[in-house]
Amino acid sequence: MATDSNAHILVVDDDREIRTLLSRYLAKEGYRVTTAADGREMRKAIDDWAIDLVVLDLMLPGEDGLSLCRSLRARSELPVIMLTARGDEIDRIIGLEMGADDYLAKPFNPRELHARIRAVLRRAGSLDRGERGSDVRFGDKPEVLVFEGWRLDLSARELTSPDGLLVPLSSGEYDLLVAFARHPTRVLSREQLLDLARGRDAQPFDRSIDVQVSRLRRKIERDPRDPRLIKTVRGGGYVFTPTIEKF
Amino acid sequence: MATDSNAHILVVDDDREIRTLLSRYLAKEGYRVTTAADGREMRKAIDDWAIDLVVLDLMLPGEDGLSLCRSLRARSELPVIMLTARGDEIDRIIGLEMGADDYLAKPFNPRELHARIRAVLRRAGSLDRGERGSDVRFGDKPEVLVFEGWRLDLSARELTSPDGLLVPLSSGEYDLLVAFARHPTRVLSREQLLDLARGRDAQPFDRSIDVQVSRLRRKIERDPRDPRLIKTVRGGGYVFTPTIEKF
DNA sequence: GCCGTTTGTAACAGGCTGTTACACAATTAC
DNA sequence: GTAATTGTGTAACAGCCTGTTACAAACGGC
Repeated sequence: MATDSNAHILVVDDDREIRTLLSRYLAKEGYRVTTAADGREMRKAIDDWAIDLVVLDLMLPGEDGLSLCRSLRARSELPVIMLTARGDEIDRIIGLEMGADDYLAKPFNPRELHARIRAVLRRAGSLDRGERGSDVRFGDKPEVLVFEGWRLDLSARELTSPDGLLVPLSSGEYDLLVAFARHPTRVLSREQLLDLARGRDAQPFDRSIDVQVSRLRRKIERDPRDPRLIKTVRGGGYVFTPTIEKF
Repeated sequence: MATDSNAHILVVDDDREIRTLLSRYLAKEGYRVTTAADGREMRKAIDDWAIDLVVLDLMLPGEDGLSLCRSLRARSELPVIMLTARGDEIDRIIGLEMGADDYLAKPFNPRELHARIRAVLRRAGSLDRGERGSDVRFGDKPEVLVFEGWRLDLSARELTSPDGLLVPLSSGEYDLLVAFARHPTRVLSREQLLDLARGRDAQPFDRSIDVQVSRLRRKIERDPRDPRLIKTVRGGGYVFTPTIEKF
């Protein structure tokens, strides 16, 4: 489990000033932070990164925070802390009924937010790598991903080869493969892969993804020296080339 | 992923003074900059270059900024920052609802613009070579380009010859071929090719495109000494001569 | 606590890319 | 027409990037 201070927080607020303020403060506290200005960006960020917790403004242009929160909740366990401009008790109740894990009225002390983030993360607690970075939060994504004859069972954390043989994967190999299979035909940087599969930031000269890719290829590529499923993009990262047939 | 300061910004404003002002400032900050005075020029620039972000004036002669922004958004993920003469809250909301990523009221401090560009680029984040330089931003992006019997699979990053053989391409050769195949029957300058395929500016006496073209020809031309697919235009650049049948 | 497994780091080998240099082709000047 | 000039093709090299292996540390089951 990622430590609290290592968690990846998504701040969703239309006010740029608040975004940068929170971003700086939370980064200083050791969190990884991504920001979004509206629902569309929020979904993209959740799609692209392994978000652990969302700080969501109640008032947003377009889709408002409450309906975003509800749509998040309908499909995932992703913790949400709501922000609102007024301290109305009504808003608070609505916010919590919409499934938010906690609630904070503006203006607030950043330390207060930090305290609530810690509390919510501790409560959410049981997050594991298999659920982190999950696309399943949006839409009815399946429990099994099928590609090129392979079957990746997300419930059982099992990979079955086209021959029907169970291929044993280490936990890290599995997480990496899930990260790939959830973002097919897209160049993923080593940084993104680290975040999606490990939930951590890259260190200088970090080669761990390269090595893990190599180990994964050994198990899933017909010819690891001429990989077809996971291709290298020099200077860019890696691409998972198959398209996913979902079941 | 291109670093922020390496990104290619398109400034769309009918006021020539503002164009040159912004152009100079952003160039000084390390961005590649192209300008356009109206919607037509904007589309041409997006067509010709690998634009990473558009700074778009709300008020334009002919098609106005809002509808341009909407039409951009309908077909692509290209980030947009809107400029407007007045700081009306109404404009702001409309701008963001039209899909702009951020909004700035004139008169503004160039540093403020720079800050927002950085923020938007960071958020857009997942830019990669496969998506950059896409001609297909206007229209549906096909997954496979077919020409003269060749098959260029954009998902698998694979090239198949008319004989059905898989032709191994290096990452750089692939990127260059994609740049060509997305701009067929059109003379592309070395500078444009560098931008489309590598996402960088040319340095004085830069011959890297020539060398890469030579390497690519060796793999795809029947007779590399008498190239038919990629022809040289003396003093102009290169043309990819086949027409593309999209699937 | 012991032992097998998994993961990160270091080291090396090989491939890819940009640069340079030179040969040759196209164009221009005379 | 010839010579000078400019532009292009490609070989060779150096540096960087990536794949793989080996090893040590960390982890987990018993």
